[in-house]
Amino acid sequence: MSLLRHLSEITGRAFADLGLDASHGLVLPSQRPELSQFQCNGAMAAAKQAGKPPREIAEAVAEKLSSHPEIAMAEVAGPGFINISVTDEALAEWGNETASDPRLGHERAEEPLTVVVDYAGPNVAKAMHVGHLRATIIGDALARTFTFAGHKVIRDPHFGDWGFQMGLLIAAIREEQPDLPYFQPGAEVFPEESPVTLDDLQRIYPAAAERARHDEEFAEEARQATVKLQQGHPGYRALWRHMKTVSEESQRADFGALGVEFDLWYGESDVHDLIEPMVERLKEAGVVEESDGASIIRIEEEGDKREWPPLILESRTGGFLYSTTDLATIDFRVRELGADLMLYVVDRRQGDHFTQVFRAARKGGIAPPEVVMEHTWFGTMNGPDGKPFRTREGGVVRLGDVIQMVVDAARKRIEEANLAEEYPPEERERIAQLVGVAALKFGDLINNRTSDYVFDLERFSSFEGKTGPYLQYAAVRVKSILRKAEERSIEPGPLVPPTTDAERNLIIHLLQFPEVVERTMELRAPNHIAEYAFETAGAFNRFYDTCHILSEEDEARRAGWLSLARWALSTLELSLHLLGIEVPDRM
RNA sequence: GCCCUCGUAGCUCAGGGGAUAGAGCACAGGUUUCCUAAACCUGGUGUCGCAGGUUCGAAUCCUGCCGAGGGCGCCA
Repeated sequence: MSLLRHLSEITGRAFADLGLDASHGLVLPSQRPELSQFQCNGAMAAAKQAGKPPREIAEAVAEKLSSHPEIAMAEVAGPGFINISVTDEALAEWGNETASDPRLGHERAEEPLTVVVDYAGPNVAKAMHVGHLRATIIGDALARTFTFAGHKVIRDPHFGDWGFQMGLLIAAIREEQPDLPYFQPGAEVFPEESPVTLDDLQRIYPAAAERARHDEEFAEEARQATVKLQQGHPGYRALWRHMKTVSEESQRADFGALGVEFDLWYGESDVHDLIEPMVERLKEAGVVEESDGASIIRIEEEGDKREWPPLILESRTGGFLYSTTDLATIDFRVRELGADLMLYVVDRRQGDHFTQVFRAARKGGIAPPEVVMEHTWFGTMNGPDGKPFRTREGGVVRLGDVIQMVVDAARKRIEEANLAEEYPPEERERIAQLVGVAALKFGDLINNRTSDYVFDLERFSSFEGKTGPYLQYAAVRVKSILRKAEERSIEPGPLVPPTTDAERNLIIHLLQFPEVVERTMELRAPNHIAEYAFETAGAFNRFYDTCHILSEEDEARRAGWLSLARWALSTLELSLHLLGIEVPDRM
């Protein structure tokens, strides 16, 4: 139970005593900290139901609250706001309970859901680029948060390894190197070495995609190659496996550098065997139609404000496109994984695609009504010019290069500040890595998911302002105090009732952690945790400035402050952990 | 053309139907016998794109308009 929930229950009971809905008792942090710590706005909303003036209701509620031992003050202000503050003793008690709780007051989900988070979306033939960055960072943060909350989370990068793009690559490689064994009729044994590198693929794929747009003959060859691959052509399969492998190696390296992990490493190809039976079921369900030689599912619904193109289940040439693969993936996730919730962390431009797939999945009975499918979309990462982030030459920026940039920037900052000079070189480098990645992730996650935002290396890697490095530094300072306390054999003890606003504000802030986690999950919005982490650091820094822990002479107070610092660190580190940001021991 | 998203301080961005719309940066000044000063404190700026509507109350919900970005049958 969090303090806010506790206060909401008390206030709700007061409303109920007046014959009003208890939900009006919702208590929130105050918007006017100079007036009170918390507030309840329910009286205004309840006024209509009660047929009484809001102030009258508020007065009655405040009166009941005032007699509660934990409430220091309950007053009515303005049209019917109820301003509430709790006693210093209650703050200390709640603090002690929460600080000693490994979950920091957050209650594990009562009914854990199986949540599939589909994010990152790497593709064969493409090193990951900045376009994958947001999906990876946001998806990872959401996966971490749902996991913390007690849900069963399955992280799936959903490797793009199966559609027409593979046919394009095969057709292009065949044309470039027709003598390769993969293209010889009847061949069944193939080399272990890949005939292509990732760089080859990155060169070949865009050219092939472009060519297919106006060269109908080539496009047809690629479509045929797609079908043959999907039907099991041994040479194509062997070549395809090589292309997958060289792509994955590069992508795993990028994920590793970002500290991002997955539970599954499935690709589109892994559901291929499910497609045929699924298509059969869909046909039996009567939702499939023929149109221009293709099999389609119409997905228009009553009340649509626009026309929707149908989902193409099977193309004219008999190949399966990514919509079909996505449908089969839903089928797999529902039946094999038991998914209750599927979050597709994919950029906004694919909105129409997901609408089609989700509607088709419902219509065809692949997704039962109780299963939630959601396109958790996000905006673009732009360069300083406000346009999508590009290299100076206008090309796509590789993700590995972005990581390199931020780590270099972090290293430079650390050197400039003559920081960590006496640390071993390996530790300095590790710190640079952690700081760089923190700069990158926090710079992204502090923004609302749906906004476009500007990637600004200077700003993100600064130690001042709302940045990852600032937060790491704040956490490191706490760690330093805790180390010193240990050296001096100063033991933490129970929190004492606060006597300064710096202490009160810090405690009140730390007690709000559970609500922030819940809000982040509800809204699928890690920026709430990011903002909270920043505020945590600020609240701690003010406390640090006001209350000198180690030099405090009152032993009980010193012990209590030490616990408060430890609690603040736990909260800050856990918040950052949920964002995928790690804090070094020192820096 | 149709549909979606966005428009908030000089810049980058928050903002859960509630009070006086916030933060960071930038700019100016201040704080150190003290646990990492990469910190903290103090200063001020807004037609919340425009116009209506719903509501006791709107940056937030609805409608229209203006502006920006994105998407619109066999690519992913």
